[in-house]
Amino acid sequence: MELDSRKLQILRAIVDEYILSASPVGSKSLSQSSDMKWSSATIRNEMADLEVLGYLAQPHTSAGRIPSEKAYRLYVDRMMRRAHLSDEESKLLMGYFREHVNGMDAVLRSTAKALSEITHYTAVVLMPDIGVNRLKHLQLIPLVEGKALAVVVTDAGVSQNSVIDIPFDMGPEELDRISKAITNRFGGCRMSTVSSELVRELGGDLACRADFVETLLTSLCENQAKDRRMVELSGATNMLEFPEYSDVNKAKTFLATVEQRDSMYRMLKKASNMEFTVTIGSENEQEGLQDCSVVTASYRVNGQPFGSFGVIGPTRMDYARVLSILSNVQSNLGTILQSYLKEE
Amino acid sequence: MELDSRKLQILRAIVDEYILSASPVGSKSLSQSSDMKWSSATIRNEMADLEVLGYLAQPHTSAGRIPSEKAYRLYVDRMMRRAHLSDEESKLLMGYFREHVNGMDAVLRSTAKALSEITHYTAVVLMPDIGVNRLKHLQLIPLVEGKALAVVVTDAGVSQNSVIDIPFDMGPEELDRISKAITNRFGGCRMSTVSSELVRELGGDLACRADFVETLLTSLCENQAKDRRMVELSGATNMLEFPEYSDVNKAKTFLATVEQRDSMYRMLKKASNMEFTVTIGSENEQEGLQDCSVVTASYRVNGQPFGSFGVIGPTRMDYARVLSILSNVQSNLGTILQSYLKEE
DNA sequence: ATTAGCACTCGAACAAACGGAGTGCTAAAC
DNA sequence: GTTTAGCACTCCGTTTGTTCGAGTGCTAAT
Repeated sequence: MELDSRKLQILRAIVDEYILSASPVGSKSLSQSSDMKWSSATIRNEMADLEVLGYLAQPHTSAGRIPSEKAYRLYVDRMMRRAHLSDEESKLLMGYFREHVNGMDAVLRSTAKALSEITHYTAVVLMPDIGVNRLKHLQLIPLVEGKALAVVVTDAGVSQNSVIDIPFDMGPEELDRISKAITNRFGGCRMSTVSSELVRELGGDLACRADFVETLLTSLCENQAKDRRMVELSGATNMLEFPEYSDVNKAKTFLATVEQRDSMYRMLKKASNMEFTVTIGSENEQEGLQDCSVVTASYRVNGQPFGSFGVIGPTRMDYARVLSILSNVQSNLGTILQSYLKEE
Repeated sequence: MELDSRKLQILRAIVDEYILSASPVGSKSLSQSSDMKWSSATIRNEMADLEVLGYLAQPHTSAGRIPSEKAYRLYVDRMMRRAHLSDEESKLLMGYFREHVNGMDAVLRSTAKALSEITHYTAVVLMPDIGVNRLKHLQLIPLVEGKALAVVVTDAGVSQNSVIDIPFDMGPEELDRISKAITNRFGGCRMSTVSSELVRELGGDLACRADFVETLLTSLCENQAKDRRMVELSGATNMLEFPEYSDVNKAKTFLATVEQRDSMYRMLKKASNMEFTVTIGSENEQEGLQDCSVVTASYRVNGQPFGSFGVIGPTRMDYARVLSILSNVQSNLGTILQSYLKEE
C-alpha cells in the first residue's frame, strides 16, 4: 500500500484541521469542509489505510482520527506549505527589535519575548558562549577587601560580571594595572586560549601575579558556563492556553521542565550547528517535553555560529507559521548583531 | 454578642484546621479532634454565632464553615501562636546563604529561591534601589564606536551595567580618565545628588564634558528605575500544588499577575518602610492577588532601609510559619549584607 | 449552660439513560 | 473497479436519578 496523492491530500487536511481544533477529525466533518472532493465514505476508507500505515491514530473506536508523530514528521518534511508572514506581522516583529538597541543581551532577551508573544508558544534563546569570543576589554573593579568585580567585554559585545576573590594585598591601582595589562596582551585572543604559559611570558609585575591572572581567566570562563542565565526563557505560561494543558499536573510538569535551564541549554547547544531543527514529540530527549515539539533556528554573525533560539509548543503546533517566523527572526538577528560588531 | 474565650478557641481551631486541609471544617470532625473540650452541638451553636459575627462563612448549607478574611485578620493580629523553626529548617535556610557569597545580587536571588523552596509558596525580593546608595566606583568601558558600558559599584556592592551613548570623539583613554575623575569626585555621594552644578565645578577636561557626565549619571539612575529586573521572583509555579489553583484559569491569572514586575515592585516598595506586613485577600490592591495573601518583611543594613521581600500564598497560608521564616531570613540577610559593607 | 437526638439539606460519587459523532461494512451506483 | 449511500454498531460526554455521608438547626433532656 502506497501513499498516493489522495492519501497525502487527506492526511494534510487532517493535520491542518487538527492543528487548529485540537480535537479528533472525523470523516464526515472533513468531507464537508471546502476543497474536499470526496465523500465521507471514501475518506473513511483512506483514513483506515492511513491508520494501518501508522500516520493516524484513533483515541478510541468511534472517535475521529488524530495525526501520529509520524504524520507530523511527514508533514514537516514533505507536505507543509511554507506560511507567509503578513506585512503586519513582520512589522510587529521588527518593532520588538527596534525597541532595544541597548546591548546584545537586551536584543536577545527581546528576541525571546518577541517570539513568545507572536507565536503564543514558549520561546527559548541561547545566549552566545563567551569562550569562543575574543577578549576586547577586561576591567577589574574593587568591591570590598579581598573581592573585586570582573567585567569582561568581548568582540561580540557580550559583557559579563562576576565577583572574584583577589589577594588581600592587591589595591585598586594594581587592579587597574592588571586590567590594562591583560587587555593589552590578550585583546583579540579567544577567551579559552589563555594558558598559564602565556601569562608567565608577560613581563613586569603581572608575572608575579601569574597564578592569580590565570585563575581569574579560567574562572571567568567557568563562571559563564555555569551561569544559568545563558538561556533566556519567555512565555512559558502561554502553554496554559492550550487544551493540552488544561490539566494542572501536565502544566506543572511542563513548566518545571522548561524552567530547568540546564536541559534547555543542552537542547539549544545541540541545535546551534543546524540552520533549523524540528523535533517532534518523543523525538525529544528531554524528559517532560515528550508531548511537545521544538522548532529551533541558529543565528550566526559573520558566518560564525553564535547561538540558537527556539519555540516550544504542543505537538500539533503550527509548524509552517513557526518556521517562517523563526526564519524571519534569524535574518533580523543576523543584521542587528552584525551592527554591534561593525568595526571589526 | 462578644467574642469570649471559647469562641476564640474554636475559631482558632477552625483556622488551623482549614490551613492544613483546605476543606470546610464541620462541627463534628472538629469536636473529635484532640483538645476540643466541647460537644459537636456546642460547637455548632458557637459556629452559628461566629457566622453572624462575620468570622465564618458557609460555602452552602450543610457544608462545614470556612474562615472569612476577617477571621484571618483576627488570627494574624491576635490569635496566632508564633511558630518555631526546627533546627533542621533553620540550618537548611542558612545553607542557601552559604552557597552564594558572590555579590549582593546573587545573595538576594538566593534569598528568593530559599524562601520559595522552604515555604512552598511564591517568593518575591525587591532589589535595593541604587539611588539612595553612595557611589564607590564608576567605570566606563568602550564597546563600539559611540557606545560604552557603564559599570556602577555602590557602597551596597550593587553593580549595574548599562550601555550608554558616548560622543564619537571620545576614546578609551578619555573614558578611563572620566571614570577616574567621577570616582574621585563623587565617591561617597548619593547617586541621586549629582547635579550639573557639581559637575561643572570640576576642573580639567571633565568640565568641557559636563553635559555628557550629567546625562550619564542621571540616565544611570533612570535606567535602574526602569529596569524591571529589580524584582526577583521565585517559585511562581509552586502555587499549582494547591487545590485553590487546580483550575487552570485561576492559575493563569495568578501567574500573569506575579510576572508583572511593575505591580510586584509597587507592592514591595510600599512594604519597605514596614518591619512586617500581612495583607489578606481583598486587602491587596493588585488586581489578581485578591484571592491570595502576601506577607512581607523589610531588610535594613546599618539601620538604612534597603528593600523588602515577601511570600505570596493562598489566603489560607500558614501565616505563623511564614512569618517566622521571614523574620529568620531578615536577620540572616542583615548580617550577610553587612559583611559586604564592612569596610565602610 | 450543655449536650444528645432527630429530621432535614445539600453536594459528591456512582449508575443508568440518551444523543451525537464517528466507524466499518455491504451493496448499489457510476 | 471505484466511489458512495445506507445501515447497524460503538463509544464518549452529558444529563438524570439515586444513594450516602457529613453537616446543620432545633428541641428536649440532662
